[in-house]
Amino acid sequence: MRQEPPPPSPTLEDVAKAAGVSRATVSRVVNGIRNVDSALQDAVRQAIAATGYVPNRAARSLVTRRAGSVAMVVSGADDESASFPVEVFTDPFFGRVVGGIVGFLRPRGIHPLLMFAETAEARAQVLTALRQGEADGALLVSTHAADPLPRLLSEAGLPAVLFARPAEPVPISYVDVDHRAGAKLAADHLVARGRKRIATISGPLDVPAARARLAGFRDAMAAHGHPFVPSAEGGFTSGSGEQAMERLLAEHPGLDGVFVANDLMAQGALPVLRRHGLAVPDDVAVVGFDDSSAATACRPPLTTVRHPVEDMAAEMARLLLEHVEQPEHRPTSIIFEPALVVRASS
Amino acid sequence: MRQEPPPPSPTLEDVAKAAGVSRATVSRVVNGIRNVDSALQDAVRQAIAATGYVPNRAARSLVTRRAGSVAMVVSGADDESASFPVEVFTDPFFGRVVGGIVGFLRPRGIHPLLMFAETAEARAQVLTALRQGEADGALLVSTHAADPLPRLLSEAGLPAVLFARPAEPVPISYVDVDHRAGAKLAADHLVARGRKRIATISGPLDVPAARARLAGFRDAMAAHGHPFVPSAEGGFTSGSGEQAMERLLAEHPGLDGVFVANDLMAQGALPVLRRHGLAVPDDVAVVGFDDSSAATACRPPLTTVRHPVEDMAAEMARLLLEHVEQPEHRPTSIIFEPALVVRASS
DNA sequence: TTGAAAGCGCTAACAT
DNA sequence: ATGTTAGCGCTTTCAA
Repeated sequence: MRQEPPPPSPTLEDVAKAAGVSRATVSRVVNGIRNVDSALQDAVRQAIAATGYVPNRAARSLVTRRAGSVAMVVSGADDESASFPVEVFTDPFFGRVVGGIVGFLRPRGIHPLLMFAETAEARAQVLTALRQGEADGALLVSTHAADPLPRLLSEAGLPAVLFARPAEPVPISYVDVDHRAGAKLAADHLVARGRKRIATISGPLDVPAARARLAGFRDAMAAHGHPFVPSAEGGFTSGSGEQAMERLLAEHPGLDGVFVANDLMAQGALPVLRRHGLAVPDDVAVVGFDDSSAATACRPPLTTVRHPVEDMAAEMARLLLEHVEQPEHRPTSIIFEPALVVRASS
Repeated sequence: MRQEPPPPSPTLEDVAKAAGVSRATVSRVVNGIRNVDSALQDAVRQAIAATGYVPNRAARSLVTRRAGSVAMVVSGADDESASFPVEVFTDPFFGRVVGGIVGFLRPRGIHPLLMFAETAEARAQVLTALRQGEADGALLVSTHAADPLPRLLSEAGLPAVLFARPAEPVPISYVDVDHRAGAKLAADHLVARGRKRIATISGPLDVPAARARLAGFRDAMAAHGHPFVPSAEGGFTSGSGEQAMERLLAEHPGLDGVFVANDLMAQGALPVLRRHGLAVPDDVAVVGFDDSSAATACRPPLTTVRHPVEDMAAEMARLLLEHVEQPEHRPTSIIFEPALVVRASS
């Protein structure tokens, strides 16, 4: 049993020879361009099957100037922890994003390249990969508001779409949820539950999403006849939610409902209520935001505002392909409607 | 403000001109080939910086016949559920795999392409992508033992490395954990805890890993003077663990320790013990296998056998690159030692 | 050590 | 409707 040299895979030329036509004709058939006699089409197809031809992507990319793949970048702000990927992947949120992206890309024969950009070095690598044409553009999911990558991508003129609006204004496309509408869902729900003394824990007010949630909540409460809503600012972390809840209770011990601007802070707030002898939801109803893993990990599980993550992710992919095809396309933002998920906390 | 036409990115030619050398010399510098006069090297480097040159990957791939990327394939056996990606990503196990792979690949400038292969159509798409040279090889993580993809990859002669040995023998490389050694850890631990009437719930015995865990457990128990260990066969699912536990208790109501061949089955077994009035770990000590998300989700949290997943995943990547560079390389298997993680269940 | 030149396999503009 | 041909940008012999 001798070792055969690996047979060179057939090229367009081989197929053309087998079908008795020119390379161009084979190329036309392969790429589904009409204006090819159907008899010839059949001949070409047979020759393709006979030779086992598959087009060479590198050669194709070289002339079309398209990689035919996109980067899926998970981006943080200088998170040095080596376990960055593990943590990211454990959150169902990211799984939903991937599901939405793959659902859109797969029927089009496009695969996402997975890249992490949590340090300056990693960000540089991402930019290099894109400039080299390894991918045609980037789908960016940031874990921190201060992520510098959106600006870098924008300045490099690379096609990109973000999940969520960037903290600083950057001329770049993004999808986002209607934070105001989500906050209104929470307000309407708390009022419908008969709560009278309602307060809120907001996110950090330098983050646009946090401001929008607070404004939306206040507006909706005003419409319900509550022009003044006590609030405490948190930092979107569990610990900050804990502290904010303490402050709120110190000033408004009689409150019976809280809208917490994200689930993580709500997770921090719940034990504080318990320590103060307040039962959830009997004494105080709690509503979170995001429907993250924290929402179901809480006791009781959180009523929360859920993003249509899969739809948003699919739209990111669609938008990115649009930008890739039309480099002059202007930055676009697309806003989605959230939904309320009612669980035991209210 | 007129719309500028996008400036064409500089090529080797441009750099060569700027540096006053030939394309070949620039190429040598870019690819770190010695035998280039250091004065010229400097000139070239300056020209590269001045022009902002980055090599075109498609052109490079065309001649080197290397994509410079690898596929990371998550593969099931005809799992039609649309939420396949979400479920996969929610398990910390997969996050650890990704972490290990990226940790190895990233310093080498290689990015993984994410692909899912849970249906026949998706598998065909994966094979096509690889044949087209979109990736140089595949890192395969199967969620089911009966996955047909390993054989397809092997028959297509495509470089690939599996996580875990395939159920049917296929000439293909893989990394795996020493299941026998893991089972021995469990046996030693239960005996050390003073348990006398120890039983086991095995996995499906057509799966090699399940057989190895059972055999390893029996051997270790025999060495401890327990030549006969009651066992019940499960199917690696929570439900099957429940049923197996019922059968075990029916025949051996006095047991005080159980080794369950994976965490999922242990998760099913725990409520059964509770229903029978048996406290864990006081009446019955339970040890699982895998250290999956189920292990920490259980009440009480499971003592379990943990795979060095990150190391295994990194080794997969290393092995794959070896196969890519040496197509004649023979299929290789590399076995890792597991570790016992002690939690409240024992 | 350096340069000249030949392709890698494909698409697309142009000619027929 | 089909064929001819000129590259895409790079690596790599082969000469010098």
